[in-house]
Amino acid sequence: MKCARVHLDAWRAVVTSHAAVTEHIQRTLAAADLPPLSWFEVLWAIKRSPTGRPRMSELAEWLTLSRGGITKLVDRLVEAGYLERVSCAEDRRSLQAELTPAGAKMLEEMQTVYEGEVERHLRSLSAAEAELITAALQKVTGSTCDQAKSVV
Amino acid sequence: MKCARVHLDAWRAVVTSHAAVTEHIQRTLAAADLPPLSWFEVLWAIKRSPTGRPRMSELAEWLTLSRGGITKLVDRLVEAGYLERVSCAEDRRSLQAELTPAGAKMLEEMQTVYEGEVERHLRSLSAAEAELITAALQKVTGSTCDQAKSVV
DNA sequence: CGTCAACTGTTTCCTTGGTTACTATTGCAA
DNA sequence: TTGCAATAGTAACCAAGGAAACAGTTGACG
Repeated sequence: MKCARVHLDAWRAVVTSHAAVTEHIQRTLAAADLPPLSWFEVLWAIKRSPTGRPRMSELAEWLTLSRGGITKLVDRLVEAGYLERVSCAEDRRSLQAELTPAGAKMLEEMQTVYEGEVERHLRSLSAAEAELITAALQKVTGSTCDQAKSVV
Repeated sequence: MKCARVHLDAWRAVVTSHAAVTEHIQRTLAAADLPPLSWFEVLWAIKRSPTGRPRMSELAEWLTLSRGGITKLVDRLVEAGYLERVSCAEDRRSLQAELTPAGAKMLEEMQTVYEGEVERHLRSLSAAEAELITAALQKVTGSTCDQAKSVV
């Protein structure tokens, strides 16, 4: 079966382009004196969450980070004044992360840079190509979720 | 211009699938008592290099790692007996990394797991989809290279 | 009810990788 | 040739994140 070859090539293309574009985004953020990419991921995840105030464990899952890692990342964002932890009414074990006004403002600022960089690097893709990539890679992501459940 | 949306979606699909699949590969390697993914990347890069013994700086560039990072990563692989540093005849500042027999053997073992995982996760993609992704994302990677030159 | 397993977030320790300063070498240029 | 900027790799220091142990909370089952 020669299938493996085309799949492997596709995967390497994902890895390589991910590394290249991510590096550029980080460089651009730094050059604009903005916080690191990980901060943007947190702020963005909070904004996009259904409730607007996700729990720590939800953040950890969305960012593919360990629970310990999220604790410290959120610590830094709290200290910077971009978000705060509010205790959860339904489950007193949980804490929820909420954007402060400063956090919302910083998110917008970073989002402009982020989306600008993405657009700049993916500009060469047609809409059809982009849509196909989206659909195809979502299938891939979905397949890993299934397996995560069965493995754990 | 609505272009940005489809591009942004495609980029998020790249990020998410990359994180998901990478995490699975790492987990599978660990479960098989094999070294971490970063070791495989080094061994593989050496094997695929034109000369079979790339310089430190070449490795750093291919793995998107800093020079300091490569020094220590290679240190670990040398200590494990998987490769050795040989001094470069043409440029006495340079060192070249070379696979030991044990390293070549370990590479094969890890490659089996690696390719198996990739195949498992990308299985749902048709050959045509995979080829389109490869071509499209190579364009993206290429665009970052151009900019890297002009920026630096 | 009481007990205990499961779960949430934090803390501690350790590994990994980036940044910067440093040494050795190269090669261009006066 | 001598001098000096650029380059290759390393060493030292620091920040970020994973793993495991821990404390508080929940909820199911006796």
